[in-house]
Amino acid sequence: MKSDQLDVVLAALSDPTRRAIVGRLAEGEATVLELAEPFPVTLPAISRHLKVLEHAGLITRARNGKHRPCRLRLEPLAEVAAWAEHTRSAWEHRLDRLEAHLAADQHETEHP
Amino acid sequence: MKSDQLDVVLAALSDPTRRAIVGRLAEGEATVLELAEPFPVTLPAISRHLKVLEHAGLITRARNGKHRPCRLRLEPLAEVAAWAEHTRSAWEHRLDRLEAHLAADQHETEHP
DNA sequence: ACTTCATTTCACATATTTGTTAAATAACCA
DNA sequence: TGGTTATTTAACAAATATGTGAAATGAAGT
Repeated sequence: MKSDQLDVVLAALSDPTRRAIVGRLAEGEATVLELAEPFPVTLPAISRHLKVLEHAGLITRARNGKHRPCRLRLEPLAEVAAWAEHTRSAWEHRLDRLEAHLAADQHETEHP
Repeated sequence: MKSDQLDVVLAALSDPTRRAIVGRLAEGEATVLELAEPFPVTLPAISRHLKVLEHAGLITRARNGKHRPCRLRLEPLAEVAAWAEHTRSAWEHRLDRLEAHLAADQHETEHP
């Protein structure tokens, strides 16, 4: 039930409704009805969004009587942050080295 | 040409081919043919992937004769990292506070 | 001008996503 | 048992995404 592949996580987070749900869950657990309340969509739609988030490993769900409270998981968010930051800084360092090299001997720029 | 909305950026990064292209571009500029080489898809497919990345603000493209070298942009990656890390740490702090509260007076757990 | 190389656009097929309404579960309450 | 509340599943429609092969564009080389 926790695939946790970056593909699936990023796809899950690319939907604004789901990202808002994740934002809401960062403030604490919530039930399906509570999560659905701010959005102009029907409950089945929310239910499917939650299933997508669960499949991505971004949430877990408990059962507490009729309620099924959702809880955020940290790991996939950490992986997203790590991947983006790693890629970003790799390129940043490349740019720094390039700049240093250009400073050493003069060149013309190609990207305006 | 640079929408830079988190939606669009995350959707762009959710495709494994595109994420691999971004990874490749973190090592330096490359042309369309160079980017296409590792993948078992046709050039039109790569061309469309690049258009998606450009539309997300993740790359820029120069024209250098027949070549159209692609270059990575830092900003959207930084935004992704910042959003994920912000959300993650918000929930982490919530959990810490909850734990502290539970340590203060005893309770039973609800999530196994 | 003709050819070649790099890249894009077109037209199309298929698969996936997102939403809807109506019906089905599941647990609680009277 | 029957009724209400919370949530999910089923069946379907519309929009979007991804890939292909064939043709078009654009710049360079001869």
